[in-house]
Amino acid sequence: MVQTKPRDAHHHGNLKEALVDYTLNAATDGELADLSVRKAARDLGVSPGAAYRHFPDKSALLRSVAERGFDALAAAFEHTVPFDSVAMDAADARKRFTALAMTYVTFANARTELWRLMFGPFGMAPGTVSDRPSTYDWLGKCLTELAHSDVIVPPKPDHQFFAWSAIHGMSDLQDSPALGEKPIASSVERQCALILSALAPHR
Amino acid sequence: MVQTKPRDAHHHGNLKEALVDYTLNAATDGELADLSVRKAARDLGVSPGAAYRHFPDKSALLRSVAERGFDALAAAFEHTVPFDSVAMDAADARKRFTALAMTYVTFANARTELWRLMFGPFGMAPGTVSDRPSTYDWLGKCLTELAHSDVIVPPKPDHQFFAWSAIHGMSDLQDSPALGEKPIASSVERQCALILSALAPHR
DNA sequence: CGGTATATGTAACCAGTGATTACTTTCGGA
DNA sequence: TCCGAAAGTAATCACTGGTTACATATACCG
Repeated sequence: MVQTKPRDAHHHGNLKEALVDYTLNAATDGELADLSVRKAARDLGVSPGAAYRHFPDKSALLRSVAERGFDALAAAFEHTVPFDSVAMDAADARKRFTALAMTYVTFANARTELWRLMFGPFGMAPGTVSDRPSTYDWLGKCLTELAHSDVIVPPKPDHQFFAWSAIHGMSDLQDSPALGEKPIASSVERQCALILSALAPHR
Repeated sequence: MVQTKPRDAHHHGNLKEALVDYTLNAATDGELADLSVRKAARDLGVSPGAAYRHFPDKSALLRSVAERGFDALAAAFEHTVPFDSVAMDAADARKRFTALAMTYVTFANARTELWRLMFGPFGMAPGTVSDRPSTYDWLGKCLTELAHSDVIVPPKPDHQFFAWSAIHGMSDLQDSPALGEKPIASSVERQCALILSALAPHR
């Protein structure tokens, strides 16, 4: 039987995925504030209780979405600085580092609500460690390249944390009045230069 | 009947303040998640509607609390590095800068929920500009002192933003697995040294 | 004083929500 | 073919955000 097409007789197929997708879209569109499990279920043509079969909790759903957020961020990284590629020289290594930061900042700006979710009370769950390279890995890669070109000193954990903090901080504060009117994109390059100069070899 | 003492016949006196206080405490105790206007009103012995006479919105209440958060942060700054005091020498200026960062980090750690509120969707409202010095002012002061002692170059807006970003970033990421197990307090000093070395005069 | 406007609070109410429960349908394998 | 688990439904509960109509107290002003 199984007639190869389960179709959607009355059940949805894989609701779990659909719910996460729905919520992810809501977050991307800045409609996370008025998200409700019921509304999600309703819009997916399913009863409220059905959703609770897949997620014990509303926050469980949000957690799942936060994880997907990290996936999306990693995908963005991969697009700008493929993980398996290598820098050609010092200038290129700098460029790549800056591009990485720029991607980070842009992501935070374009998907603010998802961003807050990722680093909010639900994000960074110590539970699942993804197999895919994380932000930290990408950063480490860039720093290693830079060190290889002698732009910076061989990176230690402290340095890596420092670089991440600086990039994360400017992402989070990009809408602060302190930055004035000009868009942060125009500042990223200078900020990156400052970061690297902190790690530059003693001269 | 009215017996000359307004007391609390049936109305509370200054409910508005009481509500903000209540919420502030809830935030400090990490109970913000299950805060509700009704519960607040209930605990204050007042009808739900009464609260809505003072705040059009739940988010209006939260906004007020976020503002108070900045007050609290400023108070913490004032406690560690009084705004009118001056650094005695280079070493002192460094110490003060580090203390400032430490205060920031500690605040974020001890009052996480309030913290998130302050920098979340409600915080940093462009509306009211407080009269009291802001984080940015304090930072500027410290940097100016450091420049005066020739520890760093005379600070430009970019530099100030950089320093803030780095400090803010490590505050926000202090619970990240990337930092490992050790408490961030032990790292703050090194991180601050890195920040300053980025701004150090060319030698 | 006494009277009135206004700030403050109450009571009742509505729609919508998170979450649970008991019951039904569908699917896939023995 | 039958049966058990998976997936979904329907009904329900306590509670929430928010509004409205009404009551009460306060302060002001002649």
